[in-house]
Amino acid sequence: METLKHTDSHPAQSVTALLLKLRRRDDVSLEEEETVVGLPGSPQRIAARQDLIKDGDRPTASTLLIEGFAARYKILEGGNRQITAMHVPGDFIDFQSFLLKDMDHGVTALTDCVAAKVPHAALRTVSETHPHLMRLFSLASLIDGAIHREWLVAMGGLLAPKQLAHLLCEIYQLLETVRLAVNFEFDFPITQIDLGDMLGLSAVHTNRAVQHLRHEGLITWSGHRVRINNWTQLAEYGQFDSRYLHLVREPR
Amino acid sequence: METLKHTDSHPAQSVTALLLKLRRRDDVSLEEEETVVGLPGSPQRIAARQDLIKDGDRPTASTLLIEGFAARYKILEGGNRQITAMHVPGDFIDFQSFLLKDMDHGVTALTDCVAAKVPHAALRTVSETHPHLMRLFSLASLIDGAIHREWLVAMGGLLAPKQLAHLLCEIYQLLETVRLAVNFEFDFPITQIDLGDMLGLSAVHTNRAVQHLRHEGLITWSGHRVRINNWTQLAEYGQFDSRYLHLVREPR
DNA sequence: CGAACTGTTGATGATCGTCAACTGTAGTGG
DNA sequence: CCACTACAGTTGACGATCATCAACAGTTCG
Repeated sequence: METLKHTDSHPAQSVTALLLKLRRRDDVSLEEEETVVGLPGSPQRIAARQDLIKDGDRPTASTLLIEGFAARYKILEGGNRQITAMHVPGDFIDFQSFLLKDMDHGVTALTDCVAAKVPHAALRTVSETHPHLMRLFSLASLIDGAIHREWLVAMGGLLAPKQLAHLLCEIYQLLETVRLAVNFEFDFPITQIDLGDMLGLSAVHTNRAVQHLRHEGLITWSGHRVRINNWTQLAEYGQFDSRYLHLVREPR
Repeated sequence: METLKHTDSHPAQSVTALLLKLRRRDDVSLEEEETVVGLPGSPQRIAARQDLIKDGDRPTASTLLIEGFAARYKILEGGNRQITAMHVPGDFIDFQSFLLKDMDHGVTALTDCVAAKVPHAALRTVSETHPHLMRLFSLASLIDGAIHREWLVAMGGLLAPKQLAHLLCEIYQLLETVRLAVNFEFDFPITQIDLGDMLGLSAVHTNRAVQHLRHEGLITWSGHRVRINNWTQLAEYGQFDSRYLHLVREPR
C-alpha cells in the first residue's frame, strides 16, 4: 500500500501535520511506515465561507484538513450562528460521519482551505488492515469531546475576556503541535465576527474582550498575527490547564 | 460467554436499558445474544453528591450507570461548578477512559446511583471477541460529542428559559428511550442548583427560567415530577430538533 | 471613485449575577 | 410534642455583563 508521504496527491506538509498530531496524542510509539497508510483522495481547494460539509448531508467520505481553518457550526432561528469547534491543519475532521452517517451540523471554511476527502470505503479497508490507526482516530474523537467540554466550562463560567484568553491558549497549543505556532506567536486570520460566534458573544463585545487583553498587555494582535506576550499570565487569567488536550509528548 | 441478562451481578433492568439505547442508536439489527456479552463487575451503590470518578484519576475500569443520574463537571477557581454532561441509566460512561487514560474532569452522582465497573482488561477482551459492540460504544461516544455541541449552541445562543426548554426536551427523549419517561412525564429529582450548573446560570436565574416555563403553561414541575404539557410548543420554543441524538429507530 | 467588509467606539436597554430575606419541608434532638 | 437546623425554592432590589443600534475609520477590491 502506497504511503501518503510518497504520493504527490497529498503534500508532505499535511501528512506531517497528521503524524505530529497523532504522535502527540498517544504514548504508543508510531512508525511512519505503519501509520501513514494509503488514504486516497486528492486535495481540493475550498474558498473561505464555503461549506466543507453541509448540515443534513450524508457524506460518503471523511475529510483531512491540510491548510486553513475550518469550523463546525449550527444556525439558530434569527440567523445567529454558533460555532462549536475549530479545526486546524492536520485535523482528520468528520471521522464521525463514518459511523454517524447524517450530519447534524455544518462545517465551514473560515479561511481559504485545502482538504482531502477520504472515501468511507477506503476507511473501511484501513479499519481492517490498520486497526491501530483507527484506534488513534477514535482517540482523536474523544479529545474533540474533551475540547467541547472545555468550551462549555469556559462559556458557562468565564467572563468574556477570560473566555477569550482560554481560547487563545488552546489554539496556540493546537497550532504548536503541528508547527504552525512557535515562540508564542501564530497567524490567525479569523475575523472578530467569527471569533464572536465561537465564544457565543456579539462582535462588539468580542472586540471589547480583545481590547481588554491588549490593554492588559497579555497579547499583541494586529492584522492576522497574534502574539502571546506572557503565556503564564494569560493561561492563569483564562484558567487554562492543558490536561484536557491530552498531549502526551513534549514537542521535539 | 455468559450473557449479562443471565448473571445476577447485573440486574436485568440495566442490561435492558443499555440494549434499548444501543438499538435506538444503530440501524444494524442487534440480537441480544451478540450484544449482551459478559461485562463483568458487580453493581455498587453511590450516594448522591459522591464522585463516581475523580478529576485526575486514571481509572482501570469503565462504568455502566444502572440507576440514578450522574454528571460530568469541572470546578472553576472561585468554586463555580460547570456541568458538561448528564448521564441517565443505561449510559456506559467513561468508555473514553479506556483510551484516554487520565481523567480531565470529574463524574459525580446527582442522585443516589447504582453503577457497575467494567475492568478495562475485560473491555480489551470484548474488543477482540465482539468488535461490533465496541463500534457501538464508539458510536455512543460520538453522540455524546453531538450532545456537547448542542449544549454549546444552546448556551451560546439561547436565553435562559429557551435553553432550559431545550434541555428538558433532550432529557425527555433520552429517558424515553430507556423507558424512564412516558406520556411526556418523568421523574427528575435534580435540584435547581444542579440544574443551574448545567445551564451555566445562577440558581436564582435558573429558578426564574423554570417559573417562566410554568407560567407559559409549557411544563408542570412540582417535587420530583416533570410534565411537558405541550411537546410541540416546548420543542419549538427551545429550538429543539432531535436529529443530533441520532435515534434511528422508533420506540416500541 | 464607490462598495463591501472589518474593526472600533459610544449610548442605551435587556439579561443575568449577587445579595438578602423569607417560605416550606425534612430531619434531629430535647 | 416542640425547638432547632439544614437545605431547596422563591422573590425583590441592585449592579455587572452583554446585546443592540448607530456612527465612523481603515482596508481591500472592483
